[in-house]
Amino acid sequence: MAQKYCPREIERKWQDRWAAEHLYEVRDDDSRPKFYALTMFPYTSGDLHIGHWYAMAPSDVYARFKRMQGYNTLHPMGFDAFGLPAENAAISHGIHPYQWTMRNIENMRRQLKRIGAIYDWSREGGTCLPDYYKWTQWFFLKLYQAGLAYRAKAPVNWCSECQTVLANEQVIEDGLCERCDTPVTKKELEQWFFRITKYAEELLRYSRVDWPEHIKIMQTNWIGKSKGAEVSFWLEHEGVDQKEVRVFTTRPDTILGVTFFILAPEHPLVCQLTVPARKAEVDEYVAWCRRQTEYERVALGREKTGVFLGSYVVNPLSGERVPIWIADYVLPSYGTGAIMGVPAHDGRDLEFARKFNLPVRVVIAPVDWSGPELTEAYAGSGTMVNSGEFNGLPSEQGSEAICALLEEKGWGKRAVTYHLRDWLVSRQRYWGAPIPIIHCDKCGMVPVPEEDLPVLLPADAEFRPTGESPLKYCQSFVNSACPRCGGSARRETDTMDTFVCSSWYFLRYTSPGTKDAPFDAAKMRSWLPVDLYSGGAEHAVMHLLYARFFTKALRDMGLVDFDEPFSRLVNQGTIIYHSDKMSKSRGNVVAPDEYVAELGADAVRGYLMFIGPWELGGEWNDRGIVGVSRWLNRVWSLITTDYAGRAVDPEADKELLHLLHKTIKKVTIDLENFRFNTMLASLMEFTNYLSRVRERGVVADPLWHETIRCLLLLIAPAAPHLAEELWTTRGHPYSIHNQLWPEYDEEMASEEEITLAIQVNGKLRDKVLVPASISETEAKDLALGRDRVKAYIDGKKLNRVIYVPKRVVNIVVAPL
RNA sequence: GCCGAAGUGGCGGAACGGCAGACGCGCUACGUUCAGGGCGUAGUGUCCUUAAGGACGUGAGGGUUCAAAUCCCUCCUUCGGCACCA
Repeated sequence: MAQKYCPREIERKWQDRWAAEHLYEVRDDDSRPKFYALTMFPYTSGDLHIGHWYAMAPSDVYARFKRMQGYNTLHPMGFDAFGLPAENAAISHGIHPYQWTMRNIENMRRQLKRIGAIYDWSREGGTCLPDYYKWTQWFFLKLYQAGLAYRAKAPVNWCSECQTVLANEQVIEDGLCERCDTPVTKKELEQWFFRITKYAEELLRYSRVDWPEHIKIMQTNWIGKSKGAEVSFWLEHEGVDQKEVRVFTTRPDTILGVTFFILAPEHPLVCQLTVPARKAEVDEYVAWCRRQTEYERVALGREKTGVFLGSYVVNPLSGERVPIWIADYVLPSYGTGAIMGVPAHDGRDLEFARKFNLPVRVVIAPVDWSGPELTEAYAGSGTMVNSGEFNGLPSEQGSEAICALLEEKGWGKRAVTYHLRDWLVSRQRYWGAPIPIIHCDKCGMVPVPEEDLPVLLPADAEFRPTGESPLKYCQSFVNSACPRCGGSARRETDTMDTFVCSSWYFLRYTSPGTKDAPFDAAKMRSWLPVDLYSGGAEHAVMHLLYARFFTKALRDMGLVDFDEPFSRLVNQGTIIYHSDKMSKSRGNVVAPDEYVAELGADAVRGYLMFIGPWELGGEWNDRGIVGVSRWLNRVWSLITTDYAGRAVDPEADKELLHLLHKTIKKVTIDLENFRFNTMLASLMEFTNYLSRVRERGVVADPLWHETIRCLLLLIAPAAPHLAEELWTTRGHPYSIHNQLWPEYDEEMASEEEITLAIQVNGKLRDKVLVPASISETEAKDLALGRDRVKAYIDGKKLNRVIYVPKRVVNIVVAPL
């Protein structure tokens, strides 16, 4: 009897040898077709948890599968290393963010190596290293030069006690500051933006990508394209220079139903349009709004609030004066920050009108409408009424007619609006890539010259618990010379959103050592775009949209030659623990280390594949992990026990060959479709079958050995250590991971006999084993002749007989 | 609230218009030169039945179809995202 399966020993042995012999290092000058399989890099939170393994183990299995299929496969790994938690650690534990992050990287790299993946560590990258963020800054300058980076005022979370900007995460329940429980308000600050909205239209197109439908839908809804019109309402307000205020509407056909007008509380005209008598109330309301989060504000079920400014606008179409209100459900960031109130045809407007006793005027009549007031807002199409010259027109035509009139008179125009807002990239923090801009009193904003990059983060910054950016008080950093006039100047102290760093990391892996450019152009061209990108569903919108935007911007600068960064995308589901996404910041992580120590990395990899469909994720539990471990043990003993064909039977050979090809086919197709759970189930079934064959010794020795060889190749991506060990002990040349994937013969994989189900009126009444080649007539006759069936159809009227090839005969009968 | 996804045995799940419960966990029984949480064999949705067999059964309710876990509508629950966590 051979020795026992001891994963600890063999996993360490092979990981060491693979590393020592650079088995997984990828060459750029390989003649085989390339495959770029990328898994989203982890944030350097400190420890790798089960959620990370869930993302990484199955994607490694897929990359290994592609490698065995003969592709030169690049499967790199790195670290998303800038961000808020490092700074929090600096404040609470007195450790510098750099130290904290590098220590975490070291630990995570060690843990990652235990997965047994084919990561090419010679290409590892980290976004917080000057060699990397130099190029993040370089891209910022490129975007700035291209007019895609600009500065503008924007509201931020502000704690008046700490005198600091807060991340959304630092605002705790009820809108309080996590540090001092002071109510958080909004404050307007100069911020940096990337003009992602310039690409809104192109970002809606997915013809060049193979992405899951639901991800495309989420992005499409996030971009939120609406067609309609911009309309000017006239202002006749003493002391106000502006003579009009614009709204965006998707329903120009309802302009004659306007009975009030609402500005966002943050709208620049609010102050000027408020009459003195109402100023106090308006100010109080605006202050209250600044404490609301955006999605509190737009929540549909919420009771409507608002304040009348005391002034009016004139509807250009009717000449009618309507009152101007402010209300929190009108957002400054969408459209023009102003809406026309049409209570008859918008649910929110109707609620508002009812709350404040404003008139409701029906202008679009639903079918069968006879004139009474509507009980709820009618947002559909219909016939125009109460609309003067437009009466009687279907609303779609009316919309066109009104747009034409608006354009003719110069009162408005057809317009398209997007929900997508420009990307706010500046952060008032230390631990990010500094924005490479210098502020000079004489020259204004001056970009840092390329040759002066990187703008290094100062090592001597102080981390005080005020929450204010340490860069602001770091004189050695702030004080600088203007690159243009040489005079004294101040450095920009904002750093970049970490999503900027992660918008181009996939380019750097192709040529990580490149000194004079973010990447080597030829190597980038040979590897990109990424063939398969996998990662958490939580990145469905933001990260993926930002990376797409970045790619398109780079393309327009001539830096890359493709339109989409990720040709194919797969989102694995989220691992939940205690009813919450497993993550360090939520404090509900489960470490894989103990499982790995006890059962081995192969068992943990296998279990994560086996627990269910990869794209679903689910609540973590370890019941059942022993099932995979036992299977690996069964494989071990199946293969390490000598085989002897004592009772060789040609029929058994035939059956084995059929099941072998059927299994190769199933495993291949399941892998191609990321169905790791059913792939493993079919390998288990085949293993169980082989155990019975071995007991009986019914197949010839050469066939047995060939079958075992194929089985090991099929197992190799899932359990790379076990497969390597058994492969070499059976005398095959090192390494199994350089072998080609087994092929299957379609004919051998197909069934010769099938079980036909026989139903009467849709209920299963009998089953019969028949040759797969059975004809429709034969099948129907056979079914009608079965004794079991006769009992249900005798004395009844035969209505029809339905035959589904190779599956079912359904006999439909009715009482006579 | 809005956008997206998911609800199937005691548990993870399979089937994705055609035999509901593959594979595995757990449990039960038996066996084992079995120290063990080891290995092997058999059984295991619920109810009725000695059995053969039958009835019911995929979150709830309705619909389409010869046939629905699967398609459509309404609702409920859970999870992810909602623009400064990453």
